[in-house]
Amino acid sequence: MATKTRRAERREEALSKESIVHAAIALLDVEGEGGLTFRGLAERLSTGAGAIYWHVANKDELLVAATGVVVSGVTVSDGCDASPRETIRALAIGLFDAIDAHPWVGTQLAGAPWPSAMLSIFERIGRALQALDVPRAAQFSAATTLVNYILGAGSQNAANGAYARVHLSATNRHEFLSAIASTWLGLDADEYAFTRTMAGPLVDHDDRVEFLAGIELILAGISAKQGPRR
Amino acid sequence: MATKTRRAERREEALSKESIVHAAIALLDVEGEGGLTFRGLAERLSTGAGAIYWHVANKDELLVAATGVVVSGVTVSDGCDASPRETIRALAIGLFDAIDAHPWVGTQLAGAPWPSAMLSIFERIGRALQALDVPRAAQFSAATTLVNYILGAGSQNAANGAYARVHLSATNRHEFLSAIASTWLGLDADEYAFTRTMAGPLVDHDDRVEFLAGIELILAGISAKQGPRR
DNA sequence: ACCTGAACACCGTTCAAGT
DNA sequence: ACCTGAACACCGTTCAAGT
Repeated sequence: MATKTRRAERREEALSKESIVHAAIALLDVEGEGGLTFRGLAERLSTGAGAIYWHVANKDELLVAATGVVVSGVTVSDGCDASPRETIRALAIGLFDAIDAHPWVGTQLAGAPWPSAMLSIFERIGRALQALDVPRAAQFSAATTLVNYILGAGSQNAANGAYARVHLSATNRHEFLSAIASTWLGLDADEYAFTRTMAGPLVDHDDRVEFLAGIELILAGISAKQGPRR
Repeated sequence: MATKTRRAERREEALSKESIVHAAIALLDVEGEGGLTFRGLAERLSTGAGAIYWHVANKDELLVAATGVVVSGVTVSDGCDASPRETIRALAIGLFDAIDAHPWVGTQLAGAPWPSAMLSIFERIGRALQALDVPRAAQFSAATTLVNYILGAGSQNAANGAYARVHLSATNRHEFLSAIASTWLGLDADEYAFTRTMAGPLVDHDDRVEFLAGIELILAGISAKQGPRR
């Protein structure tokens, strides 16, 4: 049994940017967006708050680096024989799941310029589009539309999940969606005729399926713009 | 000439949630995301920081209310004889411009459940989809995809703009994009073959045009899924 | 009912002093 | 070179006390 003294014991491994970033990720995952503090991080690393600043310029750099690590994790899975469409779907759902598992990544990716790891995903999507014979002039639009949708839908989904976990005593997802659906059904029948019909689909929908349906819509649009045949 | 004493002078109009929210919007617009503080708000309103809490529960409620006001402003413009596609385009670009003008709205909309004002936009988009004869079963996907894309692309654009304004001595947009394009061109030629070809389009692109191209892609996908004729 | 402003428990960041 | 921890200038929020 490892004995722990009240005073911070010596670290075994030296402090490094890498170890700090990993501790930051753990803290963000456990405590949520606002859980990352230099004092909390220092305690976790058994050091003083100021020590972190020797390895990291400031909190923003820490957040960018942490986001980069998570996004890099998405990039690895790669089937060589996958079709271009399958590649895009895999990248999209990979990013979606990563953001769902680390909601703070969604906030970071949606609200700031891309960390360099996003470029790798952009590159893979672009190559898949080239393989689909998307004309040069349409590639930029197609690639940025896909990435913007992925990031937007991903953060939205993660934010809803985080909100449900924090603000709701209602434990499960179904209760959360039902609560929203109820408010929709309580809206004015004329003014919100459409929204009210969506209460049913809202309760029944599957987040990942719906997300992928959006990807499919964009892919269909990309093909449709290329003329009737191919 | 209005004489101003050093001490806070009496307010003419009573404090109210509405006046507080408007002051908050002004503060956010001028100072940016982090510029909203209760102390700053109190000074602007010539009152004590604690007074605000009589009208508003906390900072989050303030942010939600402020976002709601901006989003509500988008809802108003409405041409009765516009086609469904034109309606969707108008709503999309309206939201895009609102987020561009108030970048903190993008952060708020991307990172939290919708404020009630978003429902009004969702409703209008849904009605336009119904007018396009999108089948019932496809309406939920189509509407959420559009909204997620609008919010994602809007926040991304606004974040880039805010970043350029804050972090760059480079004053104009072109210098900002050129700087990014340079880093893209400096990437490994094999590993980032696609990204490098996008450096040109990146520098030349128009944000609003590109955003609308994405909307068009999604609309084309929605039509394509409905079978060949119509 | 509404406002005041000091007080509390935090933050990020800096920096003299240590090793 | 790297770490420590007190100190500084802030935060959001609360609350006794005023009007």
